[in-house]
Amino acid sequence: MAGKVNTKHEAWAKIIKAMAHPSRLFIIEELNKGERCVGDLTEMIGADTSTVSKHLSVLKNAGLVFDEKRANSIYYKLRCPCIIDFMGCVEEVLSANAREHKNILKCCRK
Amino acid sequence: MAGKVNTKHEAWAKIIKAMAHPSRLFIIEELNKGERCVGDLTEMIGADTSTVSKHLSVLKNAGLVFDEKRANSIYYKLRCPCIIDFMGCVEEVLSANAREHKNILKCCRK
DNA sequence: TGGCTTGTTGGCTAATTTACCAAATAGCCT
DNA sequence: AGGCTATTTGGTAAATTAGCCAACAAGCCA
Repeated sequence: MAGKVNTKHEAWAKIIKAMAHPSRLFIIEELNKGERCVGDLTEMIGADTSTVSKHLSVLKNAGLVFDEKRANSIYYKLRCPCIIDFMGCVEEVLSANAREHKNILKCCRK
Repeated sequence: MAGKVNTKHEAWAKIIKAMAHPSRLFIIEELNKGERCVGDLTEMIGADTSTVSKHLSVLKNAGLVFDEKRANSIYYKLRCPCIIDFMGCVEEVLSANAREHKNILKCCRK
């Protein structure tokens, strides 16, 4: 029986794909500290404004952030701060990788 | 000051990018229930064996799964089951999206 | 040894993603 | 109105990804 990969997995993938870029993860981490406008983020990231704007629209389309116009800037905010918690698990994977890598090296040296 | 998007964010992105595909999320979900071999997963996903094998190697390269040869099959297992917990947060984003979408519709109907 | 079964790899094409520049838009301020 | 600041959009080229087929590798068994 096929078709077990369904709408749910596609919906999940859309959200996760939206997170899957270094600059966007930086944005998420930064927004977790508080709202930021495009200019702030652009300066921190050091890319073209249009690039950052597009990253933000990817995040917004996924529903990960929302924006609020105020004065003459647009402020972006994190919608579900729980996504930051996940990075703890990602770090766990990374350190497991690092440990394993170290073991492989140790093994080869002998 | 630029360069705030650093190695950490790139490392995170690698892991998350490896998850960012419907079939791979299905695999993760399935492996969370227990180990599975390529054949099992291939049948469930309904794609070419080579395709599934490549998805598995993406997951393995990211350190999300590991494999164990036994009899004449290769069994894959989840390395850090915590990644499944994250889906709870993803669902939260999805339902926030759904709610918002409903509100927009309601608003337009008036 | 020869032939299954189980997976992985290489090659190729189509689709998607990213980043930059340039141009357009929106909201203030004078 | 006209100029400024802040941000988004369109276009485009380069890079990456996905999926299929065909070919190859490894282990088992008759």
